[in-house]
Amino acid sequence: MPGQPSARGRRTTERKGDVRERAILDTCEALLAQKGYDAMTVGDVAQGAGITRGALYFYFGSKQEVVTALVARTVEHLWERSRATAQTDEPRQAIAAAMQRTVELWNEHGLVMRTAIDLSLTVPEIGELWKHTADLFVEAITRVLERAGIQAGTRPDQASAIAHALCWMIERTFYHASQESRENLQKASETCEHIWLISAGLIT
Amino acid sequence: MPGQPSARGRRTTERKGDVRERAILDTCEALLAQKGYDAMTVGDVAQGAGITRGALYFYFGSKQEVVTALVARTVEHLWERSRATAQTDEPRQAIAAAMQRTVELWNEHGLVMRTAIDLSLTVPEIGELWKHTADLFVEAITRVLERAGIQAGTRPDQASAIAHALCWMIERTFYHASQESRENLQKASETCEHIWLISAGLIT
DNA sequence: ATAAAAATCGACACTGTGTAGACTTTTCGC
DNA sequence: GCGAAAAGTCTACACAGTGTCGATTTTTAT
Repeated sequence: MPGQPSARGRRTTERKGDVRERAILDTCEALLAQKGYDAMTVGDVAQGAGITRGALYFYFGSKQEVVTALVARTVEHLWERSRATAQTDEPRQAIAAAMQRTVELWNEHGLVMRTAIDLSLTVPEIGELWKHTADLFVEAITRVLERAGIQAGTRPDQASAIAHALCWMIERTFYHASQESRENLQKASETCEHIWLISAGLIT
Repeated sequence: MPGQPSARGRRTTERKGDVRERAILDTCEALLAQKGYDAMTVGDVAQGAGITRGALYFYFGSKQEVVTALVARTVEHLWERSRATAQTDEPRQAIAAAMQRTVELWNEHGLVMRTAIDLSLTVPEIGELWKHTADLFVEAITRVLERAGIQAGTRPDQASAIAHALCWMIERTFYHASQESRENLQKASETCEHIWLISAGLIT
């Protein structure tokens, strides 16, 4: 059982197993879109990846582990992206940029993000992963609010508390909108941006 | 199979089955709290209700049907409650009252409400139930916003769109807070109220 | 070329679901 | 209070999917 997904990453020549592992994750993602988590069986994933169930269990210990790995792969991508984003000083610009980036994220990875949210409760590992991701967002929102003049602190009218609520608002709104259409996602984004701006005191 | 949960409600004498049905739902609720949906088995529920699996299937066709009935029972309660609530004219009061009621709702029924949200995706019946509940909330919020002077309409800065986002904000914030403690729930409520007030233009 | 490591397979044991038919208890009109 | 119909209950079974094991084949590196 390969412990870390990319533990073999530094190798020059790629092992056969690395290819398979990727194939498994890719198949899992496709099936998740097709039939959803519950209906998707380990046999399905194995078949899609061109191996038998028995062989799949060489790579992952369980169905949950497969999905956890998939979430980890996606979430890693999100972290990279958010690290790479330039920090703007002007709050209005920062908010617009953040929302734009979030739309792109959900357009690209909406399915896996929704799955992560759904399974956060039942798969502790995924819960951790998503919690960490949410924390990054909350921190970023908090910083912007503070820079916009909202007092720092955790009381209901202070930056940290407001940032939390805004983060959940964005998560849930995008969760639903991304299930429908890109248009809805864009519209939802504008609404969230508007509420964020108002909460920051940047518009009346 | 008893079609509607309360179809036998007008009877004077209560059938044995009515008692059992309630026992099943009560046990289900207790087990949901103890072990969660996935870990909870039909056998567990039957045992808790003092019957065998076979007998339980006389009442409900599946595990999902049991939980759906439980959600229906709870949600019916919510609807009653929201119908019974007096409508205030003054927006500030209306908002405070609504948030207070919501806190009570989540304190009393948080577990089932969280379950409903979690299963909305996988159990279409529950999805419908919850969607309808959310719609009631969105409508109520929309009315308050409009009365506070926010322009009616579905554009990002108009009442309906804002109400949607606020509804999701409240749902998600309460979902998380109700898992932790009553104190957190109360605090979360105050934060949401603050954002609602700001969005309504009632405070700066 | 070869031995160790990596990968694969098929068979098995187990758990939980839902169904079927026989059996028992309750209800209610008389 | 009697007896048939309705309501409720049970045990046994068939079936799906999960995860494990040991034997076997393929790949990799020397």
